[in-house]
Amino acid sequence: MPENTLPLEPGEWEISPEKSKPLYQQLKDVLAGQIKNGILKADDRLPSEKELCAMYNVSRITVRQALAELTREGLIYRSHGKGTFVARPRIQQELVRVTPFEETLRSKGLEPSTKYLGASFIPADYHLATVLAIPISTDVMRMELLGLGNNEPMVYYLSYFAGELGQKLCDLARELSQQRVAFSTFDLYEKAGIPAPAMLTQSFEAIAARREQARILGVKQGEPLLLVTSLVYTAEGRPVEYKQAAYRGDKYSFYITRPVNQGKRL
Amino acid sequence: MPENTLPLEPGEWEISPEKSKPLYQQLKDVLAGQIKNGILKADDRLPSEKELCAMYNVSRITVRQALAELTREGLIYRSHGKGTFVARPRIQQELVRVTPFEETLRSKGLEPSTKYLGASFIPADYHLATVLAIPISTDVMRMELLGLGNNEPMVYYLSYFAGELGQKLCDLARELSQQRVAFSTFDLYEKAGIPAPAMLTQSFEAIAARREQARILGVKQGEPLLLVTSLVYTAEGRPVEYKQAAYRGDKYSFYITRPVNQGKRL
DNA sequence: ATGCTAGTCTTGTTATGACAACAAGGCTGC
DNA sequence: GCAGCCTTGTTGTCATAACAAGACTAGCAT
Repeated sequence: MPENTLPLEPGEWEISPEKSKPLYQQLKDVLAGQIKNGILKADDRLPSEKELCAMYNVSRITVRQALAELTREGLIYRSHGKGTFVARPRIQQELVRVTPFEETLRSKGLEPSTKYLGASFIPADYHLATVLAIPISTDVMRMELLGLGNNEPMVYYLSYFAGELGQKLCDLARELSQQRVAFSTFDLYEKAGIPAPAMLTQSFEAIAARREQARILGVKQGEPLLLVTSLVYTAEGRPVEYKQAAYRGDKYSFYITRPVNQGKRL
Repeated sequence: MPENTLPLEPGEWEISPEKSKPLYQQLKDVLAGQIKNGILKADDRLPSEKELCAMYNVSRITVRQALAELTREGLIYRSHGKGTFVARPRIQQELVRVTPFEETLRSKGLEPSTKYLGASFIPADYHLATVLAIPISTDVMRMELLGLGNNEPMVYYLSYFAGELGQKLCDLARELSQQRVAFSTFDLYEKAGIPAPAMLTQSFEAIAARREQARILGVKQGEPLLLVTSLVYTAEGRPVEYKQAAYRGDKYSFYITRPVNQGKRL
């Protein structure tokens, strides 16, 4: 009777231990692919864990690990005693996703690019030293970037890097800028071979453009700007970058997808 | 030689199967407690999985499930071949956390409250119908709220609810407002016994206050406002609420903690 | 001294098996 | 007819076991 369980024939998507990738990863990719391709549609019921075990000839632990990750990523939802179902397609992407600068612009048909404005070493003042967890007066790299869409200024970045990585990132930024490609500071980490940042805190404020900001962004003084202040951490929880980004209010909006944090007050 | 492994004597935190709560939950709570209380400090090494198994007399699966969740929540980080370590304390909280309205105000020493401005049923226009995934002209509940700090307007909420839950939430809001307590629409869900929302998408923009908004918030026209547009989903991915919140730029900033999404472009 | 290797620690992956808890439909006894 | 039980199917929890793979060290060979 429970024939809403579609068979999703294997064979094509045979998963095998020789592929070097973990089995649960392969299974996860297969299922994610079927969901993204519409073979499995919203609210469809997936095969039960036992069926998946048989179909792909893996153990239940493997199946559960794959399903757990898909659940965490919001592609499926599970219901104790009933089964596993495909979530509505709208929020498939990663569980937490912030649309990056380039993508936002491209989606609006604008050509993104990034301009290197300059960089220098400065001694950390009290505030910088506190947020970056370093001693006062330590040298930090201060870097200014300008993000453009169709060569029109969109956002002004002001970044501070702790430690010796500032120089490396700064050189890279200058280089990439000359190639007229768009990049963010996260791209720099990757290219510099630095362990990727894992966590960040951000605050969003609406401010009125001050004279200097207005000049750089090409707007009138007092125009609304979206000021995003970020603090970037490594996986170990060490702060590595403090960044302020001032977006033109009339041109840009910040977009984010995230799970609701149930009123877990501290 | 590896004596940085502190013993964290059990006995006090004996975990037992009779407690009804799952073992991995109990273990997770114990470890989280030790981290929060400073018994385990930043970058301390936790006992290995095998040691934890022996100490608490549970299987490795249980230990791994506890550690996996703690990792996901950002309290610890793991390194293949080396061990498990306590993350820096700054970002302990939930992995993704948005500081809620009341908390933000209280931290600034302001007394939060929420005022019910009104509500009515209106037929959904094209935009509303699209985002809420309902047919055009379906009735939706439109509710206006005002968030105040020390009785000064801070934020203007405009919410739209799909389906029949609008009336319930609206009645609740009117009631709570008379009790002069602060609440958010999420509190309403809980109190109304509606399955809690699981996911939301938000966009942040800086806008200039229009006349009506300026009047309600008590600011001059053209002043910068932080406009946060949210779309709230259930676990199944069904949209249930569309909300616009306009915050006074000079009084409020939005704060968020989240993992970095590695350039996983779609 | 340098470099390689073997051994031993760690976490990561996977299998097998069992029972608990929840959901839903069908059956039985009233 | 209907309440309550029982069976079946599902996901959730937990135990035991084995091997893989990264990290580190001590010791051996060059």
